[in-house]
Amino acid sequence: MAVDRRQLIVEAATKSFSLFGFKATTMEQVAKIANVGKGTIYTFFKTKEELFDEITNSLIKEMKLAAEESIDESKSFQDNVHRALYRILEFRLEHQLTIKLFQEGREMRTPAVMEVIERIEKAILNFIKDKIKLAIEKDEIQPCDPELTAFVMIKMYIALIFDWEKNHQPLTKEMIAKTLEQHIFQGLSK
Amino acid sequence: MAVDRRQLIVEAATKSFSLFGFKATTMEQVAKIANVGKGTIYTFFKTKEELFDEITNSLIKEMKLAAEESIDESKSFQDNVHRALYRILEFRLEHQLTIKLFQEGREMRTPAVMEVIERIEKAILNFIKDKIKLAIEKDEIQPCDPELTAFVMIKMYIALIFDWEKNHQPLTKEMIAKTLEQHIFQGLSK
DNA sequence: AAAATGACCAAATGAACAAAACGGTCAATA
DNA sequence: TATTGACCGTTTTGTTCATTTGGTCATTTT
Repeated sequence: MAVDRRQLIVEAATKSFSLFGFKATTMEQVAKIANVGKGTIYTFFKTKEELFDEITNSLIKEMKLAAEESIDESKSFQDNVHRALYRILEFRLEHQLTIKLFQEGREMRTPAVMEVIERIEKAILNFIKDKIKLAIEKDEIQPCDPELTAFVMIKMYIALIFDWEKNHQPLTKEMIAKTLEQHIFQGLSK
Repeated sequence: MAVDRRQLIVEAATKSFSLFGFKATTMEQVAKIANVGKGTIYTFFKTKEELFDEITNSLIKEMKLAAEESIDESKSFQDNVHRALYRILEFRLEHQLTIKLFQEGREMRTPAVMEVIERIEKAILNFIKDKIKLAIEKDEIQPCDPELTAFVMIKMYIALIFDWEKNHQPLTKEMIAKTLEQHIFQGLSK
C-alpha cells in the first residue's frame, strides 16, 4: 500500500504546530517535513486554518476521551468532577500542542489560536455541564444552573492550578480537591 | 498663598494617566497641563515611575476606603464580603484611571502598569483576607486558609462579573450574590 | 539663596522604505 | 489523475534615520 499522504501531512503539521505554534509554522515547512510538495497539502486542505482545525479537533476529541476515561461511575459526583477536571488540566500540561497553543494565545493573541482556545474551553464547559445535569437528574446534588455551576467550577480549578502558583507554592492534587470540596461541594450536596 | 506646584503636577499627571495611560503620557505634557517647567516635576519626583506610584498609591487608598465604607458591621460576613467585592469592582468601572490602567495592561503589558495591577490585586486580596480572619476569630465561619479562601472568592467574583459576560448575558447583582451564596458560603457557614 | 525653568543630551521610538517570506494558485509533469 | 514547485500578490521583517522621550543641569527668576 502506498503512503497515505494526507496522514503524513497531518502528522508533519502536528509536529510543527507543537514545536513552533500556528503563526511560526509555514506551509512550506510542513510540506518539507511530510516529504510532499506544497501543492499537495492544498488538495486535502483549503487553507492553513483548515489544516489547523482538523488537528485541533482531534486534540479536543482526545481530551474528551481522556476526561471520559477518568470518570468512575462507582464514585461520587464530587470525586468524578475533581478527577475529570484534574485530568483535563493534566492533559494540557502533558501535550506539547496545548502548551504551545496556550502560550501563543497569551503572548501573541494569534486570532486562529484564540478561536481554538475558545473551542477547547467550550468543550470542557460542556463536558462538565453534562455531568452536572446528570447529577441533578440523579438527585446527587441540589438543583442549579448547570452552565453557571460548570463555569464557576472550571474558573476555580484553573485559578487554583494555574493562577495560584504565580504567587504561591503550587497546591497538591489533594489540596485542590479539599479546597473544591470545602468551597463548592459542601454548598451543593444535600 | 502661592500655588502648590506639587499638587498641580499630581493633578495634571492624574488627568493625563487617566486619559492616555502611562506610556502615552509624556512628562512634557504633564508639565504643560500643570503650567510648570518640566524640570520642576523632577524636584518633586525622581522619575516618571515615582510620580505614577504616588498617584496609584492614592488610588489604592481610595479603593480601600470605598471598600471599608461598604462594610456594615450589623450585617453578616457573607453580606459584607459580597458588598465589599461588588463595591471594589464597581470602583474599577467608575474610575477612568483604573479603566485605562487595566486596558493598557491587557493590550500593551507596559511593565510599570503590570506592577501596579499586581499591587491593586494584592491590596484587594489582603482586604478580603483580613475580613476572613476576623470572621474566623468571631466564629462566624469555619476555619480555613484565609489567603486561599480570599483568593478563591476574588477569582470567582472577577469571573462572574468580567468573564461570564464575554459569552453570556451579564449577571445582576442579586444573581451574583446568590451564586456566591450557593457555591461558597453554604460550604463555609456553620 | 532657593526655587523654577527650558535648552540640551543620550536613549528610545516609530515612520518609511526595501527585502524577504508567506499563503495560496495553477500550468507543467509524472 | 495525482502531484508538484515556480510563481504571484500580500504580509512580515529588517534597516535606516529623523523625531520624541525621560531625565539633567546651567541659567534665570523670585
